[in-house]
Amino acid sequence: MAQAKNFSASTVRRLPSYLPVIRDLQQEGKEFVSATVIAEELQLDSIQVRKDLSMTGITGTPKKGFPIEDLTDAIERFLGWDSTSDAILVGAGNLGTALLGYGEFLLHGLNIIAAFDVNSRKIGARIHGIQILNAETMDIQIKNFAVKIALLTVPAECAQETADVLVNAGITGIWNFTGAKLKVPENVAVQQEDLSAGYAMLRVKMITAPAAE
Amino acid sequence: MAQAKNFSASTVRRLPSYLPVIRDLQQEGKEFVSATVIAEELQLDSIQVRKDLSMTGITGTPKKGFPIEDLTDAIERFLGWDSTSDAILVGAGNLGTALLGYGEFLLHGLNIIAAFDVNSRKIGARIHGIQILNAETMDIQIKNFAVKIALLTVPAECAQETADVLVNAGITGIWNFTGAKLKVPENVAVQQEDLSAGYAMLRVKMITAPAAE
DNA sequence: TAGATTGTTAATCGATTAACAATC
DNA sequence: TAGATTGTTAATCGATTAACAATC
Repeated sequence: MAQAKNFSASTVRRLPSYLPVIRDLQQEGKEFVSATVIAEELQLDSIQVRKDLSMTGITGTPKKGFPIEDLTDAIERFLGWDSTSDAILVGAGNLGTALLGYGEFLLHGLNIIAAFDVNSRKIGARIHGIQILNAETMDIQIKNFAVKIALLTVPAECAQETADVLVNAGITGIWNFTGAKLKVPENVAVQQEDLSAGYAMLRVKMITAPAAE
Repeated sequence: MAQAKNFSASTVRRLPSYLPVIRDLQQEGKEFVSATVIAEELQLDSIQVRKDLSMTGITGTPKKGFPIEDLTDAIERFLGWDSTSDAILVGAGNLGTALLGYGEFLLHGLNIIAAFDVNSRKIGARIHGIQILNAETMDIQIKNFAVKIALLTVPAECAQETADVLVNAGITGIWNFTGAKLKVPENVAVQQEDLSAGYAMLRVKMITAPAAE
């Protein structure tokens, strides 16, 4: 299998950004792409790109580069994006609603099959075509769907409580958009998506950026 | 000034997560907090927490820890969150709308004063109390407001084009929620917020996580 | 005083970058 | 062939972790 045990987080985070670049070149009719070209486009080091790509198990040909078809396949397989994965979303508030409408997910094989909320005015409705179900019966429904991935967009105060229900229902991957740090068993993967970290980076970059003349 | 030239990105990204923990303890009436306590709460190494905190210029007292009042001040000052910063948002689609409704921003001193869109049906309306203005006059309005920060939530195809307008209008910090890699002058800070990187991490963690029994 | 915790210097670890032979 | 690019090994760099004296 291509998926390495000793994966490097930085590599995994960079890999998805290569895909649109490669796809653009494919659209232009190219059959091969070199690490040099990808690196230039994304303002990265070409050695780094080559090393990242080698993680996926692909091999290139000197002078030509990597066969585009095989390369996209290899990246997607490495990331687990080659087959679709069902997911549910909990908390159909502002952010939850936005994520339900984020069509790009399907491109990555993520298929949100249902959303849950506690607000009785939302239950039964559809948001961006996805049905909102009662969060109280979440446990049973998740087991029925046999779904493994959950997007967590509830208020931070209920995050841990909700996560506990999810884990008990068989969820093994939680994409956590709340600010709360979750405590889960070690067989459950949690990916923290933290806006305040991003904002902190922006501000510090602005403070330290060279001033415009 | 506390803001170091040689800031470490990892430290900057971790610092915001300390704030809610510290605030919780403050609510409980505590006056001091130790790195050990913060580390335990966030499942981090206490040495790492101490080193991160020292970046802000705060000094603690052995045995007691850090004075909570001073510590929150120091972190917020370091991150530039002590004074409010005006910002505009471009692209009032799904994600843009969600961000307009994300009240947490105010806590970090980010104040979105207006949003821009090209959709004539949205122009003139208010979303979460924020007025939607015509994107065609964006240039002039940004200069009038003298605003420096922009949240970019337009479709990826128009990202570079929009960024060029923003930069010409005097924006020096772009929080980029599009998948596109932006090319900007070096005095402009760009913070890329990339959902596909987060999803990639989640999937790889799930693939490599120890199986449940 | 004894012990917890700070602040700092040194050691380890991992990721990025450099170097270079292999090859199409 | 000559030159661009791969794949890989070595060197550098930075971040995390360990160690420990200082101190309240």
